[in-house]
Amino acid sequence: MADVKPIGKALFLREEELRRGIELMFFAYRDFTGEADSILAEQNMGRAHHRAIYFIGRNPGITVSDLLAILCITKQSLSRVLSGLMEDSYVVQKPGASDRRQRLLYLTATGTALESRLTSLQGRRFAAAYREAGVDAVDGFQRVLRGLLDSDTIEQIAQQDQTSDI
Amino acid sequence: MADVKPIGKALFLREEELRRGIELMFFAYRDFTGEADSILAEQNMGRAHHRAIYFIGRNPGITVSDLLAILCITKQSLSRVLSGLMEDSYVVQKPGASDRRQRLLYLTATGTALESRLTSLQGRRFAAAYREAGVDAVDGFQRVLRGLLDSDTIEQIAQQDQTSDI
DNA sequence: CTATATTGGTCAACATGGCTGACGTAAAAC
DNA sequence: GTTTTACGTCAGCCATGTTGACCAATATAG
Repeated sequence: MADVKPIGKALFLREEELRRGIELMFFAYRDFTGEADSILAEQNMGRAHHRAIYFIGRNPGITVSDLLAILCITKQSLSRVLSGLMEDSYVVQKPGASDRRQRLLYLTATGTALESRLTSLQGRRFAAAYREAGVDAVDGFQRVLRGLLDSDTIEQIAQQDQTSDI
Repeated sequence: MADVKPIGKALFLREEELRRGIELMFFAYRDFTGEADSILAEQNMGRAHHRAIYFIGRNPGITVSDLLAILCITKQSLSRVLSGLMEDSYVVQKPGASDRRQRLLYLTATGTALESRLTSLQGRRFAAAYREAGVDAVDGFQRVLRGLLDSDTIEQIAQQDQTSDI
C-alpha cells in the first residue's frame, strides 16, 4: 500500500479530517446537552423548554416574535412550550409599554434559578474544556464554529450583540 | 461604570465567554445539520436515519449492538429506523460468519450514494469553515470539542480508531 | 448435553417536539 | 375604518426518543 499516489493520499487525509470534524460535532453536542437533559427530565421538561428559558434569561423582556426568530421554530411549537413554562411559573409575560400587543417575556425567580443551574452546568463543562485546550484553542474553536454558521445566523447574532443591554 | 471591581469584571467576562460558547454550539449544530435535514426530508427520512447510514458507511459490517453503543439509543428506536432503511433498500444485513446471531450491516449502492451526498454536503461546510479559520484554529477546535466529551465517549472513540480497518 | 447468556427482533404504549392549516382577538398603523 | 401585526389556540400529523414484556436463534460455560 506504499504505492498510493500522493494526490490520493492527500484526498484521503482530507476526507478523514472532515469526517473527524463531523463525528466530533455529533458526539460533543450530544454529551454537551446530555447533563442538562437529565436535570430537565426531573422537572418534566425537555430541551425545548431549556432553549426558551435560556434565551429569555439572556434577553429579559424579549418579545415572542424575537424569540421565535432566534429559535427558528413555529409559533405553535413555541406557544406550547411557553404555556407550560408560564403554568409552572418559570416565566411571566407583561404587555409591552409602547406596543401593548406584545407580551414581553421574563423569568420568575424559579425560572432564573433553573436557568442558572443549567447554564452553570454547561458552563463548567466549557470551562474545563477551555482550560485543558488553552487560550489559543478557544479562539480557534470559536472561529471554526462561526464558520459553520449560515449567513443569516451570523447577521442575527451580530444584531443581538448590538441591541443587548450590556 | 468604571468603578466596577476588577474581580467582578473578570467574572463577568468569563461568564460572557462561556455563554458565547454555549450559544455558538447551539447555532452551529443547528445550521450544520440543517442542510442535511432538508435532503433527508425529501426522502421521508430524519436525522436518526442519517446517523445510522453514516455510521454503517463508516464501519461496514458493523453489528447492531456496536451501532447501538455508538448511537446511545434503545434497540427499539434503532430497530425501527433500520427496518425502514432495509425496506427502502438503503441497508442490507448479512449473518455474521463466526457468530451467526449477529446481523452485519452494510450500505447498498443506494445507501452509499445517499451517505456520500450527505457527508460531502456537511464536509463542504466544514472545509469552508476550516479554510476561513486556518490550520491552527482547526486544531484548537478539535481540542475543545474533545474536551466537551464525556469520558465514556472518549474511550469509545479511541477504541473505534483502533479497530477501524484503515 | 443442558443450562445460561448473548444477539437481535417485535409488539404495545407513551412523551416530546417539530410541523401544517385554520381561525380568533386585540391593538397598531395607515 | 380598514388593514396589518402580534399573539394565541385548536386539531391533527410525523419522527424519534422512552419503557416493559416477550420471543427466537445461537454461542458458551458447566
